[in-house]
Amino acid sequence: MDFTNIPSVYDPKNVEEKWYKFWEEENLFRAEIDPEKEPFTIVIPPPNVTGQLHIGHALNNTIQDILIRFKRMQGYPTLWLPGTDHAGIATEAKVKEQLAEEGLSKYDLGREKFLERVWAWKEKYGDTIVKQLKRLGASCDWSRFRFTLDEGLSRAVREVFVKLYEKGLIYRGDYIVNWCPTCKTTLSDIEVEHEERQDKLYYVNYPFSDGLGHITVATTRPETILGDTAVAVNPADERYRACIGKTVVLPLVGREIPIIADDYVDMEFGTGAVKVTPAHDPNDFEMGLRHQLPMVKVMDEEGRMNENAGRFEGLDRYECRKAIVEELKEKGYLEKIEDLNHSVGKCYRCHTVVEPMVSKQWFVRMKPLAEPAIEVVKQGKVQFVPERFTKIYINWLENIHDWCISRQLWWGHRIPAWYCQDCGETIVARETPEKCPKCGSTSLEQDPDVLDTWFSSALWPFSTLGWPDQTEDLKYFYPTSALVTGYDIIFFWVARMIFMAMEFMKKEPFKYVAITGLVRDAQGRKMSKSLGNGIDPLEVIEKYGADTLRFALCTGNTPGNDIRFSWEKAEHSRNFANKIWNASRFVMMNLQGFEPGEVETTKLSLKDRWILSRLNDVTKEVTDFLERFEVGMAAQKLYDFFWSEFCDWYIEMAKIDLYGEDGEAKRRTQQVLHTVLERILRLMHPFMPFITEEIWQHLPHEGKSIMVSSWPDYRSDWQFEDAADMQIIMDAVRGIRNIRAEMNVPPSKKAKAVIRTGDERIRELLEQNLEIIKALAKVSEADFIPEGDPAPGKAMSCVIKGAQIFIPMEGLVDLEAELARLKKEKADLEKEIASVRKKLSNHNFLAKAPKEVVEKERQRERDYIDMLKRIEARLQVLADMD
RNA sequence: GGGCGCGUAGCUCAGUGGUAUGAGCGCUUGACUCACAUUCAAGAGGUCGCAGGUUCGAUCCCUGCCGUGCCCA
Repeated sequence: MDFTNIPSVYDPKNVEEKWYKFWEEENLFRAEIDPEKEPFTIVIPPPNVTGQLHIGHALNNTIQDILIRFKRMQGYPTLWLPGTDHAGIATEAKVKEQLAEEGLSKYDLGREKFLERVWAWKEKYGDTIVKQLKRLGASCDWSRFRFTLDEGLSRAVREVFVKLYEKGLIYRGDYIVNWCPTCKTTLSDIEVEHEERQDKLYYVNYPFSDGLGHITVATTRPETILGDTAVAVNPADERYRACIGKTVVLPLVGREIPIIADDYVDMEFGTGAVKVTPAHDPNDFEMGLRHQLPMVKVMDEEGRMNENAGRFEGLDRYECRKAIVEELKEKGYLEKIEDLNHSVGKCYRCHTVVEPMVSKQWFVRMKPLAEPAIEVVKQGKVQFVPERFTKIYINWLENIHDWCISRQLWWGHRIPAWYCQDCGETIVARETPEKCPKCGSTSLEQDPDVLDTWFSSALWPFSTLGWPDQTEDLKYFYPTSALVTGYDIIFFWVARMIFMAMEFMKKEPFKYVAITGLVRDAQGRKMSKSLGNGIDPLEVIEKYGADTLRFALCTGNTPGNDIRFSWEKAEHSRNFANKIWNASRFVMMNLQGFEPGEVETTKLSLKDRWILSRLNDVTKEVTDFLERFEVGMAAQKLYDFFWSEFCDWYIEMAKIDLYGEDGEAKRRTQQVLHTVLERILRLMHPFMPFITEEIWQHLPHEGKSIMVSSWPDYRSDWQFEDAADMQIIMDAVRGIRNIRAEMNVPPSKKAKAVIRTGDERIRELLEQNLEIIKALAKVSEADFIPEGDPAPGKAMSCVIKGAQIFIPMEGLVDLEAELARLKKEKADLEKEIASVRKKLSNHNFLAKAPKEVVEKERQRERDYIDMLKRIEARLQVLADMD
C-alpha cells in the first residue's frame, strides 16, 4: 500500500459514515445470548420521540457507548437496548402547534383524528433522534428497538396498572393536584419547579359575624378568597385564642366561615392568621380534611374563575386578583400590602404558574412501593456512582407522597378503567370489558385520561425485554448492568424504575447508576434556547467529526459533576484526532518490510522496554477507570500517553532505528511501533470509534473490525524493571535542550557534549543510549570524562542523576546567565534538601512512617546532595574563571 | 429552614495522607526539524478559600467560618 498519499489532515466526513454502515451491515451491534457467559446490558434512557439530539444526549450516549464498546471488547455478550419515549405533553404540544398553523385545535379534530395526526407525525419525524444517535456512533442493538407506545410495552403498562389496582396500590380520588392551565393537565409533584420571586403579600380584614371587629389574614393569592371555607390560627397563639370557634364573614362574598385552630399555622408568618382554601392549596386541603371543611373550587381548567366565583366568573385568575384587590381596597377590607419573596410552582414544560386544584385523579400509593426500593439501595444491590446520590435518592423516597398518574392528555397509555354509566361501577381490566360485571350494563365508558409518561418509562428495563412474557431476552439480560443518566431525573425516572422493578421483577433493574452532570457553556451557564448559548452536537459532528465531539465531552468529565463545553474544547480534541492520524500515518509510512508478530522481549532496547512498560501501565489504568465509570480520567490517560510519551518521545527515538543502518534494530522498532499503536488504538476505540477503526483497518491486523477485537490485556512480561532508566536519558535530553534554548542555539547548529560521571552504571546507560541523546538534543558528538577531570572551560552545564553534562560554547557562553541558572538550581536543591532533612531528623517520622517512604526520602536526600555538590563545584570553577 | 456540591496556576478544571512530574487554554522565547504549524522545543506562573483539630506528616481526613452553586421544603 502506498501511504504517501494519505492526507496529512484527518477528514472524518467519509470515514464515519462508511464505518457505521459497515458495522451495521456486519451485524456487529447485535447482542447474542450466550448461556456460557455473563452478559453486559444497558437500556438507553429513551429520548423523547419528538426530540433532537442535544449536547446532554450526546454526553449521556457517548458514555454509554464507551461502556458498551469496552465491555463488548472484553468479550461480554453486550446489549445496548435503544428506544424512544412517547413523551405525552411534549409530543402533543408539537402536534398542537402544527394544528394551530391550520387554525385548528385538538378538540376540533376530536380524540381519534387527533391521535391519527400524532401517529403520522411520529412516523415522519420520530426517527430523527435515532439517525442522530447513529451519527454519534452509538452501537445500539437496533434490532431490539422499542417505543413506549408499542404493543408490547402497552401490554406491560396495563398489566402493571391492573396488578397495582388489584393490590390496592392504585386508587382514584379527589385530591389536590398541580394543574397547569396552559398544558391543561395535572402534573406530579416533581413536574413542578419552584422559583423564588418578588411578590405582594395582601393583608385582608375578615369582619367577625357578630360585627365586633375583624381578624386580619395575609395572603399572596387574594383571588382564592372566593373559595375560602375557614380562617385558621395556631392553637398555641395567645393572640387569637379567644377567636377560635367564632365565625367571620368572607369579604366580597358574604359567606360565613369558621375560625379554626390548627398546628400547621405558622404564628410568625403574616398576622399568624391564615385563610383556608381547601380546593386551591395543598396545605389548606389537608387542613380541610382534618376539619371537614367544604371545598369550593373557584377556577376552571384554563385558570379562569368559574361559577362559584359569582360576579367574577369568566375572569382570568390574575385579572381576578386585580379586580378583587381593587374592590377590597374600595370597600375598606384591605389593611396593607407588603413585598414578599417567596417561591411559586411552575410547570416544568411551559413555566406557567401551576394552580393547585382539587380534582378526581388516579394515584399510586407510594409508601409500600418505596420501602423495597429504599432497601435495595441500602443493601448496595443498586449502587449510585458517585455514591453521594444515594442519600438524595433515599431521602426523597423516605418523604414520598402519592404519585398522581393521570394526565388530561390524549397521547399516551389510556387508563384501563371503565365506568358503568348505569350503576357507577369502576372496572379496571387488562382487556376492554364488554359489560358491567355488577349490573350487566353494556353502557361503559373508559376513563378519558392517559397515564403520566413516566409510568411507562418506569417499566423500561423489563418491558423492553419482553415482560410480562418470560422471554429468553428477559431471562438472560435482566437485571441490566448499568444505567447512565443525569442527576436531574433521579426522581422522575431512576427511583420509579427501581420501585417498579422491585414490585414486578422482585429484583433490582440495574446494578449501577452512573450519574452524569449537566453540560454547560464556557461560562458555566446552562445551555438554553433563550440564551442562545447552546452548542448543537450535530454542528460539532459536521465540522469536526463524532470522534472529536465524543472525546471533547469525555475530557475533564467526572461522574456526577457538570462539565463545560465550548468550541475551543472541541477544537482541541479535533487536534488530538489529527495527532492520532498523523502518528499513525508515520507508523504506516515506516512499516516497509515489516511482518506482524509478537515482540521478542529479550532483544529489546531500553526505549522499547520503556514504552511497553508504559503501555502496560496505561492499559491497566484505563481499564480500571472504565470499570469505575471514570471516562474522563481514562481519556486523560490515553491522551497523555499517546501525545507526550508515544509521539513526543517514542516516535522521535524510533526514527533513529528506522532511518539507521541496523536492519535488525529497524525490524525490532517496527514491531514495537506497530504493537503499541495497534494496542493503543484498541484502548481508544470506545472513545473514538471511527478514527480508530479507519486506522486499524489500514494496519496489519487480525479480525473483522476493531470493535470486536479483544480489549488489551495487562502483560506481565512487559513490565521491565529498568524501564525507569529511560527517565535519566530523558532528563539528559531535556537538560541539553534547556541549555540550547537559553543560549539561543538554533536546531540546525549541532552542539558538542561532555559528560562527566563517576558512576559506572550511569555511564554505561548513557553510552548505550547516546544516539538518542544526540538525535533528540541535537548533539553532534559526546565525550565521557571521569569524575575527577576538570570541566571544559567555557561551557554551560546541567546536572542529572549521577552525572553532569557540559556543552562547550566556544566563546558564546554567557557567564552571567550560567551563574544565574546555577544559583537558581542550587537554591531549589537546597530547599529540597532542607525539607527532606527536616523529615529525616524527625524521630517520629522514622519510627512511624512506612519503611518504603523513609527509604524513598533517604534516596532523595542522597540524589539531591550529589546534584548539589556538582552544582557547587561548577559554581566554584566559574568563580575561579571570572 | 434542611441536604448536597464546589473553592488548586491569569482562565477552565483534573488529582492526591508522603516532592504539586498537574493538564489544556492564555502568556514569554525560539523553530515551516523529512507524521503532524490542527505542530515542535524551552520558560514564567501556586501560602491547593480562611481558622482550628487528628496525624510522624494534611491541599487531601474531621470541625467551624467565609464565598459560591444546586436540590428539597
